[in-house]
Amino acid sequence: MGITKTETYTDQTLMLASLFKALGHPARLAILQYISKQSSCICGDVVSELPLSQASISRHLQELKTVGLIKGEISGTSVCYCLNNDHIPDVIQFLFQFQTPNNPTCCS
Amino acid sequence: MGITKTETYTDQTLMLASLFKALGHPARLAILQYISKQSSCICGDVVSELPLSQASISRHLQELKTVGLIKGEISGTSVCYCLNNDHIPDVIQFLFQFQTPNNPTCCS
DNA sequence: TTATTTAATCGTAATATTGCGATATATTGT
DNA sequence: ACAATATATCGCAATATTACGATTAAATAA
Repeated sequence: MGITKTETYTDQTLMLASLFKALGHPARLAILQYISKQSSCICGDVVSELPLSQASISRHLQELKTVGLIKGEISGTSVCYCLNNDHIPDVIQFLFQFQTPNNPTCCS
Repeated sequence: MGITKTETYTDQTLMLASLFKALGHPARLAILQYISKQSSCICGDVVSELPLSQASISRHLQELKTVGLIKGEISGTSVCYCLNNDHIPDVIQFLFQFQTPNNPTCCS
């Protein structure tokens, strides 16, 4: 990513940016949608759903877990991953500020 | 970014992922917030707001413009950039599907 | 114990992102 | 025409991301 001066942004901005970044890959969006459809899932399920290797899926799942978009716990030989929507309201709330009507006098 | 198999995802997924990706950097979030506060702005304003070079700000502005989060047009010696909220509702709508209550029987 | 199954991690190659200085381009002012 | 101003783009270096095969780790089954 090059050098990002993280110290110059607020914690909220950094938090939101990391959430958006995690959402900024089609595979992770597809994974999230699949998990939310199932209400629970294991890693292998996702591997058979997407044309990615097990290693790649696992990495994407870890990334989603790191930013708190999913939760996961070991369950026998497999792992149960499921949605964590604790942060979703914050993201939606943040986007509301951009939902004001377009200014007609600007960049028409 | 490495190799992303874009052909395996729906257009909607790719579109949303690119929007999220553009939102996934603190500088671009800060720029968007600044622009939305002003209702209009010029590039120079942002340069003095953020600790980034003019070249870097310009690149971030271009990225936001490419995905359609801002609009811009030449206006004299400067450039007027302003918010384009055409895609914001789509993003919010997409996030709604993840806002279901956490499943208490899963990954407690 | 030993084999099987499942997911995480390592190592590596290819590609993308970020940031900056320098330069180019384009408009305004003199 | 020429200087001043403002933004975009180029070229480069540093770093991050993505993906995969191979391996490791951990639990279950035989």
